Amino acid sequence: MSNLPPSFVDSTAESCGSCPIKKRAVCAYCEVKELALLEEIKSYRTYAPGEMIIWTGDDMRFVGSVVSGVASLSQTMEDGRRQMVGLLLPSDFVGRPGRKKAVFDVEATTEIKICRFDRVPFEKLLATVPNLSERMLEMSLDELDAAREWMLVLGRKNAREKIASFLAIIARREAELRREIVRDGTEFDIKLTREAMADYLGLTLETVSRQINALKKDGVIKLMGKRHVKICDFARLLMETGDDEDGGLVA
Amino acid sequence: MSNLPPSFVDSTAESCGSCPIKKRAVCAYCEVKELALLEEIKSYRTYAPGEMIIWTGDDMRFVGSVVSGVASLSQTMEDGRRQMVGLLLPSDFVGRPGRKKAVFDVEATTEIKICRFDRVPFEKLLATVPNLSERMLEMSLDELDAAREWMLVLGRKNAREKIASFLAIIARREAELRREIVRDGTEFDIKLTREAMADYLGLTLETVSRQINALKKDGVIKLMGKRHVKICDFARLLMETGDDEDGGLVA
DNA sequence: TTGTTGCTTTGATCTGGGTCAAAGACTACC
DNA sequence: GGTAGTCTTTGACCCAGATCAAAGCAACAA
Repeated sequence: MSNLPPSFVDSTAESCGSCPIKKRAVCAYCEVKELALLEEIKSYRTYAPGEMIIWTGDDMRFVGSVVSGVASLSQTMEDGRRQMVGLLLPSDFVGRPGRKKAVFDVEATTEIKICRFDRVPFEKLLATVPNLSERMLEMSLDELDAAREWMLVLGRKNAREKIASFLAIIARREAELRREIVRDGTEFDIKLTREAMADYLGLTLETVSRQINALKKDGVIKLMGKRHVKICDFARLLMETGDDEDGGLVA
Repeated sequence: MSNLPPSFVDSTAESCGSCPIKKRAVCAYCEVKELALLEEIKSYRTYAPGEMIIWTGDDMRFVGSVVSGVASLSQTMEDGRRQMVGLLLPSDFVGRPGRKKAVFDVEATTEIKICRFDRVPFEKLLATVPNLSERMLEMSLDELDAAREWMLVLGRKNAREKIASFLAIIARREAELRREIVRDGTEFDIKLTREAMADYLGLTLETVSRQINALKKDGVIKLMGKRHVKICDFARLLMETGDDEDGGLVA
């Protein structure tokens, strides 16, 4: 929270045609003409790691899509206890149309680029462009399912199962971005600190550290550096999540 | 799960005009003409307490609105651990358009009446009736916020805070149905068993029992019978939730 | 080279809530 | 009125994960 690298409003003209998330973002179903309407109200902005994108209570002047990078959605209690309630990866939607004040903190985890739409005109488009509202509904329902699956993790799983569930999800989503599927040998970066993982999982950072190393010791994963993971035995990892067949979050 | 009172498809003609949830359900924004379209695909059904409305994996032939009564949305792990992920009260939506197979169990907690819409035609209406899809989106986003707020409860609150949060929510929603607000002296029924509460809160039933009695001993609430609660000191109850000003779930 | 800073690991200890066990309490039905 | 069934309470004990404390490690700056 001290001296962050400068973030900036990106003034480069960017085209939806070459957008890496055009197949999955809110605008995925929009036609050229409709994209042009969005174009009028959009701006890109890059945030530095650690930078707050939105504070709870802020006026929501924009909503948007994560183009690249990772952000976290979280709540903090007065005494400092914190719970992450969402991990925002590329193509995920940021903000909530129809709400003026933010109810969660959004923080850049890595450097992150967001395609922002001014909130009020975006809401108007939602009301008039079915291709937009349809995708918006679909994404919201997916997120709702994912949130509910996560409630099982938070409410009923033990520390080891939580860690395994987390790794399985990250592996899946990372693989998805690369249009691959997860299998033995798949490698990826955990883009979160142990503390951020703890906040996501409802644990302490010490427990996260211990359980990750336990999975490593048991040969389920391999660590290269602190944050780079190789999955040695994916089937085993899924067993460790405690879920039935596939440990599968929906979204 | 043994000999349940008979449930039945209600053949009585029911009119949307006198529907108790017309102001808040999915159809809230629909005009008379649009309601007529819904009428064609709707049927009422009453379920007995304990009856399963939907099993995980079931084909979803309908979606719908809770008209009266309470149902729970939950997930179960193979070893029996269970997590409730939603409490369905009057006006809440049941099911997920766009999904063929159910991913959660839905169980009637009390006797419950559901206004059901055949899924496929309902999806078609969603695509063609903006008043319907707009409300659907709004409700989904509200539920998403509520689910995220609940993640904080599950992930970071201790047993006493969980119980207090639960009581505060129930009190709010019950009062809302009666168009009142919660204050000292407000009374309501908990329509869940201790076990169901435990499943909702990520606790055991013993802990639920102990903490409820602790709140009672401390004069925060009063119990009349096992399930009827009187809030003696609402401000205190909110303090006990651990939340800042108002302990307020969004939805 | 030596701090300094931020992250991670590891160890020792403590405790909230789980687990196990038993007994109340209430209702419904012979 | 007995007894079976379901729900709830209460007690005794235990353990997974929190807490507290310290040290390790990598990147960077002076």
